[in-house]
Amino acid sequence: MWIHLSNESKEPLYKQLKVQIKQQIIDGTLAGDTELPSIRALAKSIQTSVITVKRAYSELEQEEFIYTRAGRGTFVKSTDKSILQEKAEQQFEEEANKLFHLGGSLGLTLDEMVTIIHRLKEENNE
Amino acid sequence: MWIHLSNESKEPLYKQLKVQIKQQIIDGTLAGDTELPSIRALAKSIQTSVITVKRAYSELEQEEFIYTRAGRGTFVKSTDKSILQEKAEQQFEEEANKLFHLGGSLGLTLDEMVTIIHRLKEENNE
Amino acid sequence: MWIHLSNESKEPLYKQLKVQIKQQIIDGTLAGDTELPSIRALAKSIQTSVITVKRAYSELEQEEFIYTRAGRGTFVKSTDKSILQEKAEQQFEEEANKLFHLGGSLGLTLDEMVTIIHRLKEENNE
Amino acid sequence: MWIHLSNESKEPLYKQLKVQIKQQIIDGTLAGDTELPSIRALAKSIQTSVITVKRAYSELEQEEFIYTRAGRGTFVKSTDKSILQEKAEQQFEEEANKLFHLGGSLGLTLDEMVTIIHRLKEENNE
DNA sequence: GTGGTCTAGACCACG
DNA sequence: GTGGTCTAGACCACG
Repeated sequence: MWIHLSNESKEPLYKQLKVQIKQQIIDGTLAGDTELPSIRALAKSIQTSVITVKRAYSELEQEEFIYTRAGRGTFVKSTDKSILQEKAEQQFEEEANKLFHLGGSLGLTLDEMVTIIHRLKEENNE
Repeated sequence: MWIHLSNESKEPLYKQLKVQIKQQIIDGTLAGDTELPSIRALAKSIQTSVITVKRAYSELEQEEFIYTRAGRGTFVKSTDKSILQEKAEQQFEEEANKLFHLGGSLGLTLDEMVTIIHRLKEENNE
Repeated sequence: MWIHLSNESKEPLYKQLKVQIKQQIIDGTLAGDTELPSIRALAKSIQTSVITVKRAYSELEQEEFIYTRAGRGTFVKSTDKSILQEKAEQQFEEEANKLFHLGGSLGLTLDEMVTIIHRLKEENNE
Repeated sequence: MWIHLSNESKEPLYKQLKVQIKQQIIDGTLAGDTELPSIRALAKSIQTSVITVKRAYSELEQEEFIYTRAGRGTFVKSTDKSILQEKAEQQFEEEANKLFHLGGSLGLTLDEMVTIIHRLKEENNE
């Protein structure tokens, strides 16, 4: 499992860790029932504390991406592709809504925002 | 000047304040060279701490929306509409690009993202 | 606020704390918008660590009993009596279902279980 | 002897094992003086650790459901049906009393609790 | 002052 | 070995 944490990012370490694992589950790199590294092994390999890893794992468990069993380990929950897609879209929607709010507070109209988004899409598409 | 801070919002108070002043400058409610209330007066009137107002003002000054003259007060910088619009768009673009990155890391295609955005636009439009 | 933690209980401290606060919200002792003690003050008064209190508060926030705002404090969420009642019933149901499972694995029939429960009810009623 | 341990269950493996053996004794599948598999044989057949089986056996022995004879093996204790029934009821009662306490702390009345229990019984009955 | 996060080290139950 | 919990102390942003 590839994890890269940045100490310079404003994001807390546990959140960076959480996002990276989540993404690997969503894109299929981590398949259902795969055993994740133990919290201690992972903490050591990314040079952070046990509690930080534990927190990332706990939140992922609560969002039903993984499950942990005391004394046994931590595993990727096997989930339908369609459910993963739905979760991805939900998360995206939340952030997109924040963007609309930001645009509004900046005095942009919805049309202006969508125009900008289309332009960015084209640029990203190249 | 109308300001309303919500204690229930997750946004820090200083940011709520900053956004509200910024928006009033952008939409023309606060015209160029208008004098803003003193830090102490504003803090008192919106029942918050001096530090909170100070921070909002100093970030607005740094972003060149306002300027302060020691001993005289704080004023709205007179700026071309077009420059304000440009600033707004720049800030929006930055955040929109982050959103595209998030979507990508979630495994969504650009088309899926734009589709979701259009749907949200319609919902916000109602 | 009255809190009593037992070191002898098998229940983790953070859970004991959580349950006791939750109960006081449900029974109305802690009304909506009441400010809870700061995590540090509470940690000190019950002689536990900041992180333990934080964890209890976080889980209560996630279950929407309270809300915390960085730099401002932690507050009881104002909630309809009826919603509190509903939450109480849900929690009770979960545990009651576990009891039925236990009874089943012990070879008791549903009727036997309900009979026992009625007898206990009478005893508790006296 | 049929045993099925689930790695996905939150119950510790030793407890799952214990409950399943106990139930088979209570329902008569395992009659008095039946010899149970050796610890090692059972551990191998259900693919778990020796320690897990050992712990289940020793707790069952302590609760007087089975007995071990060094060098000879482990056997089901022959017990009156009525005594088994009584044990089952006692254990159930203990847990039911905890449930009443929980309900009380959640502000539910005894009548409300019994009403919920009846509803759950009907649902489980279907 | 407030909450948010993190570390380093500890002890426990379970396997 | 595994996860679960806890402590004591630290530094940060926010007010």
